Amino acid sequence: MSEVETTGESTIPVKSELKQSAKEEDGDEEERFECPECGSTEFMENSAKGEIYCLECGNVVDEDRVDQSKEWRAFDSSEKDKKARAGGSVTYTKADRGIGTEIGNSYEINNVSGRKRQQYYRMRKWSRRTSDSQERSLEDALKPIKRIVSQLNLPSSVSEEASRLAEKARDQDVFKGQGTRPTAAALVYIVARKQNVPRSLDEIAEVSGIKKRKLGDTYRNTARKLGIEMTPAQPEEFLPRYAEALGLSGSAQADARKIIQKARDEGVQSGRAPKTMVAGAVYLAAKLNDEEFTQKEIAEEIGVTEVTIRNSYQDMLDALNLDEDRIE
DNA sequence: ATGGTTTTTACTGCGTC
DNA sequence: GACGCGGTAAAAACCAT
Repeated sequence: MSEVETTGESTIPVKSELKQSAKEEDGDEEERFECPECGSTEFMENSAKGEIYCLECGNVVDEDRVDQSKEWRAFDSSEKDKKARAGGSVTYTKADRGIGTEIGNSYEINNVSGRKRQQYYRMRKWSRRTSDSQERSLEDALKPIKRIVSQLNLPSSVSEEASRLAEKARDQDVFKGQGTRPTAAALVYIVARKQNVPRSLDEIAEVSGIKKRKLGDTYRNTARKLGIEMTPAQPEEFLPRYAEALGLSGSAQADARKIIQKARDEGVQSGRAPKTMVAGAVYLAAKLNDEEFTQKEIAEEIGVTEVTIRNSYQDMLDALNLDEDRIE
């Protein structure tokens, strides 16, 4: 796409200048905040809610960040260079990235006649055949992506990235053989995880209407074909969302996080569903903070059974070398 | 398909409010 | 007596192979 100027501003960075300024930003110790509560500099972003949490104490440091600046996220500085640009923003959530030209709308056609009119029809047909057929099939993937993202309250960055990947997937014939809709759902799953706002297979299966099994197969395939490496989902990533929904205090949430980390160090994680660890850790952390939650409440919110909580809770106690009697 | 592991289901008894 | 909690066994689901 071209570097066209569409803003009214007088200082538009041109390409070369832009690279430089991106570099400067990097050297600039960008965003080195400290948590006002505990001074920690480690944060976790919950972009679904537009909040930034302190990793130490769970304090919400910043909120309402959704859509504040750019529609893309830079995961590293090289990506920043690639994505930074002048000109109008493109969006991947439209098949033609929102920059296409339509040939011949009905107004134009109805206001010309004869030879000219015939010509318009031919042009329109040609345009449809060449670009639109591919774009229409892409659109079949983009619509479900948007729907799922919105139903699961995911940030629009997920929609953007999933849409971008959908285009790549189309070019590599990933849709063929596994179906467009399942692949679309799989892309959302993949991107949500990549952006640290994971949703479980169950959740995506539910809103997409794709069977969990199929979704699982599809996402693994899709990730492999697109060369995306999936690191296992970490329990911590699910924590803020559930803690919030339950009304767990910030300090209990921070404890839960520490419990999870400690448990991982002790090797409790392997083979377990991330949810399971969250459930056990939240239950224990709530107890430690004298916040009474029943197993049932936590179980229902997180989507595990009470038995699972009990087992996981035991695992957490073991990992921490805590005696049950010493609690409360 | 299979087999090993985790999670759920179903059922139990115990204590408390 | 309903509720919360804890345990157990067997069934079901999950996942790598």
